[in-house]
Amino acid sequence: MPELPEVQTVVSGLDPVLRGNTIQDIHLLWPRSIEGDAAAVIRSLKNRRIHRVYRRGKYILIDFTGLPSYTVTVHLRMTGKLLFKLEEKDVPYVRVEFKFQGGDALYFVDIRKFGRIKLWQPGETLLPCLGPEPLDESTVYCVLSGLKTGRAIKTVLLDQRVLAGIGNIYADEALHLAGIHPLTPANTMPESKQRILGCTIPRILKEAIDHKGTTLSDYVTPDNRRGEHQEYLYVYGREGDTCKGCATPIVRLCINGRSSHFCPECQPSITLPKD
DNA sequence: CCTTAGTCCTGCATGC
DNA sequence: TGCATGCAGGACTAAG
Repeated sequence: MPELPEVQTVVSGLDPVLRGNTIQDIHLLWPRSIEGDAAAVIRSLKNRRIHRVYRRGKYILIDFTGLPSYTVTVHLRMTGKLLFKLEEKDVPYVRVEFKFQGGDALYFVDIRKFGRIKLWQPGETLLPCLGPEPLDESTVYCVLSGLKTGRAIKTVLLDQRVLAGIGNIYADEALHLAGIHPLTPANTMPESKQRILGCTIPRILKEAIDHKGTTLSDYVTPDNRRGEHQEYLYVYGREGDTCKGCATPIVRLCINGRSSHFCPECQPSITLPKD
């Protein structure tokens, strides 16, 4: 599942290659991958040149030159991929083909068809519901210290309105590094823990970016390479395996419909002070 | 305010 | 071997 580090890796690979390419045509093999009026998207983008590719949360953004200055967002959801070259196994799952002048192409491949591509009109506020980027310690600390909700901290970290880009893997990893139980009510976290989590979230995301993301099943970079961060996971997907810090078996718990992995020894549940 | 269930989808693991 | 079942999961929506 592509989260911020995976999307950042994809964007870093796409930007230098896509810049300056002009769309000749778009083929829709699964039109519902496009949000809204698919025909209008093709009409609007034909003969438009790509200005730059960048990231916001888990979204890939593609700015086009000229007026009106359209922006396209791509959310990969679970199994979405953007590829320069197709491998045989990907062919049945191509949903959208972007054909460029000169013969190059970009393929949107998505086994489960959950990914979405959306065209934004010039002047439209992009992705208005996203919270701030979680790569800066003071920003994250500021958000955490301002939390009034009693929802489980794990649930809050997955809420893209609070912080944009954290998903199940890095929420579990950050909470483990911070020594925080995933069910801890957000508004009961002591200030010291807010500070520690404020550091561990940017740290784990940056480390994962350095490792080009985590490949558990589908995620690959645009040139079809796997990430490496799966070698460095502390808790995610390691249920029953031993904690790297204390050898206690990692526990898996369902929180708000999402699986959560943690070490019961390193991440003790907070017992409220009695009387 | 909050949580839960349903929706979208398919591959894969499990059970008989 | 084959068939049925169910699970996973990000974001959104509806219901309780």
